[in-house]
Amino acid sequence: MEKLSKIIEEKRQKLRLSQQDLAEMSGVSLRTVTGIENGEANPSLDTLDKIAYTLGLEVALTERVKH
Amino acid sequence: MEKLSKIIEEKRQKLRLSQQDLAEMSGVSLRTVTGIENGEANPSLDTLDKIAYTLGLEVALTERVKH
DNA sequence: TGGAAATGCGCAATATAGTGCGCAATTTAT
DNA sequence: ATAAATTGCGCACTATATTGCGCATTTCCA
Repeated sequence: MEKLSKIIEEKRQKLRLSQQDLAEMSGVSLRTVTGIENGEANPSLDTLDKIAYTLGLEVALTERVKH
Repeated sequence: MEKLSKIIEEKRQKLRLSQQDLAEMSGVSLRTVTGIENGEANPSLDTLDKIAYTLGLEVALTERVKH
């Protein structure tokens, strides 16, 4: 599984949004967005949901392949 | 997307684990596990990860289908 | 059906996520 | 080359997740 932070950053860039944009659109602070994208954060499901939703994604539980 | 809390509860039951078992195996408190399964919680990604992993699941960001 | 296991939840304490501010560093655009 | 935009991060404060404890309720079998 690819790191969530990287997925978020890539999707945001693909949509040509700045961290600022993403923060405002999803209703979380810029500080939190940068923290998450830099992997230096342990976001709540609620926060992750808001960001994911804004990016056209959603948080899901999927079957783990191995290990 | 089905509610994460329900997915967790169903998977736990399928594996014939008690909330107590799941709590111990994943390293989070029983109080937290019950809170999550009852949907009265907003777990951190870390906590969700621990539980998901124990159940053979993983937290993922997937494309949202609609809305 | 009775006793044990499992679940649900209130509460207070502790740990940690979320935030705004400020500024430096980096990237992008003109 | 320079200005403007974007990103990164330290800090202190506030909000909230996590926890243990205790007990009530429900579920499950023997």
